[in-house]
Amino acid sequence: MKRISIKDVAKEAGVSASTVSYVLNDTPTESISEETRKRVIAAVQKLEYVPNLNARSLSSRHSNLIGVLIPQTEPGKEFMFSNPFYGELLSSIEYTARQNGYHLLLSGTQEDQCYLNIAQNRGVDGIIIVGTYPGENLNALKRAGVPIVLVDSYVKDPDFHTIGIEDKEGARMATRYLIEKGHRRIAFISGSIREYGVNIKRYQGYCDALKEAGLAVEESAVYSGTVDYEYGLAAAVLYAERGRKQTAAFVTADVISMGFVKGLTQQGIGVPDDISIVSFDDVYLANMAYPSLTTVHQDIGEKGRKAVELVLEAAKAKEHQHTECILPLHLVERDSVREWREPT
Amino acid sequence: MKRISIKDVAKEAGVSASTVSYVLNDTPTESISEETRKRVIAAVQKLEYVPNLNARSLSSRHSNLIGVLIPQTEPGKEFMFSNPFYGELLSSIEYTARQNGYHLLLSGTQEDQCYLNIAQNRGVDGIIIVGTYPGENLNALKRAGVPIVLVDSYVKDPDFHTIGIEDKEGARMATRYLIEKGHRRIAFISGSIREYGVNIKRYQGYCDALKEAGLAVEESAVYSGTVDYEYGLAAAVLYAERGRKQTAAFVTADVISMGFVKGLTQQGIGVPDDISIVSFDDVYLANMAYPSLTTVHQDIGEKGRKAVELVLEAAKAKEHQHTECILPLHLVERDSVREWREPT
DNA sequence: TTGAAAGCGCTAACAG
DNA sequence: CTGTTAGCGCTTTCAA
Repeated sequence: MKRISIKDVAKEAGVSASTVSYVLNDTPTESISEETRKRVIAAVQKLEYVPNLNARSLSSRHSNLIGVLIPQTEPGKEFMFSNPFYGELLSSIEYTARQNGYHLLLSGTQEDQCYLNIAQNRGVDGIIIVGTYPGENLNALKRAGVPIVLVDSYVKDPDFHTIGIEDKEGARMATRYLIEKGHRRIAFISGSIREYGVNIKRYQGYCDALKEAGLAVEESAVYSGTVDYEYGLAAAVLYAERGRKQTAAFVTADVISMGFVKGLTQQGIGVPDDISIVSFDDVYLANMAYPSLTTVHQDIGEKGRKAVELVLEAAKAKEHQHTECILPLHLVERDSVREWREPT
Repeated sequence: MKRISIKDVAKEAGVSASTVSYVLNDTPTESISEETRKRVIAAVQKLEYVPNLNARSLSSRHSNLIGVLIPQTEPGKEFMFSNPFYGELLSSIEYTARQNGYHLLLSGTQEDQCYLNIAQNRGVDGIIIVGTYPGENLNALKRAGVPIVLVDSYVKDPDFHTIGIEDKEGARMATRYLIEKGHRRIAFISGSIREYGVNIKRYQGYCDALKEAGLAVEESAVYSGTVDYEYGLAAAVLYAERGRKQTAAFVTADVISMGFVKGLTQQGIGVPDDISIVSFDDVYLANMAYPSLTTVHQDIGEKGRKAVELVLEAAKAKEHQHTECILPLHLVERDSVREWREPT
């Protein structure tokens, strides 16, 4: 079964290959008579010709492909979507890309792994990287010479565009909400707290809110692990072991909250009766949970959409123009928090 | 910033481009002296050369790319991952592909949309399609001339490889379990029941189990909508409106179950006190739920892995050799079912 | 053991 | 308005 090429179409239509190319691409610099245009279209349909985008990108220097790199959250963990947040984000990215005539080249990445493959190699027109940290590999990417958008990363580098949320402010909001509800001892539960990552910002917001209220940050109230359900489970055990000191917790991801609530329940600790929880993300899980989670809502769909738009704009632009985009956050009240009055 | 090509490497190493190609690909038909090989490697490293896979695929006829098509479950719904099942499946596919040196070209698809783009266009080495139905577009894909693996589809066509699960048997198992627990009136709740889809098989399994137990299939016990949380919610309302006739339900997807339980709870109907539920899939949600879901477990990771393996094997094979793969299922008992004794 | 040359399918000047 | 020509970056006979 021979692949039919532009030449076959040209022959069929009795024109040259370039003419076919012109009508197919509506090349603005060339004008084609209605007559030949029709003949070409007819030939295309007759032969069911579909252009080879690979070849096209080779000569035209653009591929209508966007590379998406999603971090492998935990080494050795094969599932990139242990956090549903990624799934929702990817959905939005894919949808937006498709609407704009772009396809997605998807790759998970171990942190120590060379990103280059996906970039330089496939001639992508741009790259979206989710939650990454500075490093050799990241720098190597610059050489790909295509726009790069960092989602949820605090890597500061004018060569990269970024899109994120008000992590610190969101955390502050969440913590303050708990304080307003009368809580004085509030746990902080998150994935690893690392420079350039979102969790350190959220930790800062948490600290700020406590300080503003004249409360002390206690080391033993901070739980830091991995962003997954299992860690939530583990945190619940830890919480009990440490003597249930806090009456509330700010948890920095819904998926952790799910595990945390489950773990608490298994130990007979009630939410929100014994401990109140404010979560973060507002993935669909948050609403499905029992009790449903009071959580800091972020617009994941918008984040994905914006990421694609940034890539496309940057790809179009002549000059590199560094762009930063910060999306707002708001608190959604559900059932995981109750007023607290210190027992007298 | 000029992209460096194989020629630059050749010049640097003082050899020809073809020689560079030989050492890079370990071309078996050519033998290269240790001496030159070293020089080439050195040049590659010095220039940080990364081959352009696009160009390679153009001349070599293979791309190390696998196309993945995920159906847009509902028209107008932009999120391909409204069902976490897809996320888990994609995770596994991506991981397996990456381990084998393949990248993924990802695309959602409206049903009426032409699949061809992703296929012929980009020169993928194979295609994985999730949950599709027969149609023109599907047939058009054959012309791409690459192996195609259908996941969770009952399209029978020797040109396609398939991988699925024992849908009918799983449903039978689930329903029988409820019957064994004493239930006599059992609802069936699923997405659309359509020929060539999984739900019709599950419906058949449900019917079989009822018949075997001498129970009648009642039209009013069948709820069919869309595979998402919202429909679960809606089904709960419907269930109440129809007079709460059943004491148990077999729900064909965990994500629907989540909504169903939530909807029931909102109406003061308790699970499993008032109604027992057996679900399907065993995505991570199932265990997070409250109550945790008794559900038919399928090995989603294995499904994804197998899908990739099928593609790769078929791509390697000379002759087209139709393969079907059916994965086993088993029931996981959790907290959403209770014994039922007819009130006397 | 290596290199020259043709070509994968397409686009983009440049002529005509 | 259309065709010729020269690549894009790589692989792959075929000769040397």
